[in-house]
Amino acid sequence: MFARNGYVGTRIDGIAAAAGISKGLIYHYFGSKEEIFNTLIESATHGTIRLYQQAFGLPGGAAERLRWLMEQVATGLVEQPHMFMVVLQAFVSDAVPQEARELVSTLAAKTRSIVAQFITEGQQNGEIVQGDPEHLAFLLGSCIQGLAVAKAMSTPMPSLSAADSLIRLFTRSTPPESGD
Amino acid sequence: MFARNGYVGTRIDGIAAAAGISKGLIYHYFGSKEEIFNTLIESATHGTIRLYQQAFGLPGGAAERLRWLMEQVATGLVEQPHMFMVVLQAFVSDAVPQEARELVSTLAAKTRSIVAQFITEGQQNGEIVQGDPEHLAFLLGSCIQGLAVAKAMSTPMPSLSAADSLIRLFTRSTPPESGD
DNA sequence: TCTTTGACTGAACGATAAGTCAACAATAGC
DNA sequence: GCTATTGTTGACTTATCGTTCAGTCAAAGA
Repeated sequence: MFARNGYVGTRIDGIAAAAGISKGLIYHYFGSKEEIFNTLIESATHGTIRLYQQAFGLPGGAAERLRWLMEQVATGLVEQPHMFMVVLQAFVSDAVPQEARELVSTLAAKTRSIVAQFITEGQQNGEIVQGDPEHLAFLLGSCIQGLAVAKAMSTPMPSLSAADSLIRLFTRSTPPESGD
Repeated sequence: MFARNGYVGTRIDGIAAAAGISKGLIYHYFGSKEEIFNTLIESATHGTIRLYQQAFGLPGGAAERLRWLMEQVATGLVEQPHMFMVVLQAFVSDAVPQEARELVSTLAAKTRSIVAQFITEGQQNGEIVQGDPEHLAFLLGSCIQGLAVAKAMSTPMPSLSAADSLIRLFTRSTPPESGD
């Protein structure tokens, strides 16, 4: 609902109808529309941050862990595309509760920082292409985000394999099989 | 206005106040809120499509023309970030006039098709990495879109050079200067 | 000067949506 | 069975926003 219609475009009546309950019951559980949205955003960002931290604590090479992380992210996007879209709404729109925007901002900062550390590590053993790690992390994050949008909009193209192609562009030591 | 607040989140009163005119005058020029939005989207998509077609008619190698196009796109994004955001709103949200959504859909299809032709051409003379052209065009387009979002949200990172790094990942014959 | 045309305004209207509340049902404890 | 607590409803209130419209003002033409 919030994913496709945005915060302002989503009606409490609509949520109630979709959930099969009455509007009054919604206000029994949540204090306001803002609170519903914030709860949603908090849940989404919390899960994502935990995933990134989990990848960070994993054994193995940087490129390998980064690839695992991207696979996890891609899987999540395929399974729950609307979750990402809600976060995107909170990221790009001014017409959302401030708390939600702040949550998403810190999410973006944290994930970028973690990816940058992966890249720094991967560059030292030549697994990942050269360049400023922060810069590359920003680039990779943006690309993933773009792919996620495309995927969520159910464009005819599968973005799972696209994510795979993307990570391949960033890594070096992979065998020269670029087709598929 | 539409760029940051979305279609539903933007108020006619707000537009009128920002333009320094009365609400009535807006309805003197436009028939409805939908019409305002559609006009905006049409203007944005028309300009973008023309740019892509222009790049297609240019002389020179495929990679060179593709790089020129990306530079133009990046410049446009820097100069008018909100223009892109409005189009993004129309692309990801259901809460916008149908006509606007259709305009953006055809925009996405056309640009991807043109980029795919560039890639096909560039692959034949080894300028561009291997892989399914449609697939790569989709990937490149998504990444550009992601970078555009990051840029429009004025994240501390400059996405102009990021776009440059991105196109460098896609091309092959460039000298091995990957840093900076 | 009189009329016409078009830019322009702001009050008013109708619709819609967030939030409230009094009442009702169900369940549990006694 | 009775009472207290919790879950649940939908009509009501209140405010906002898109849209309309009656009317003002100024310039142009006759």
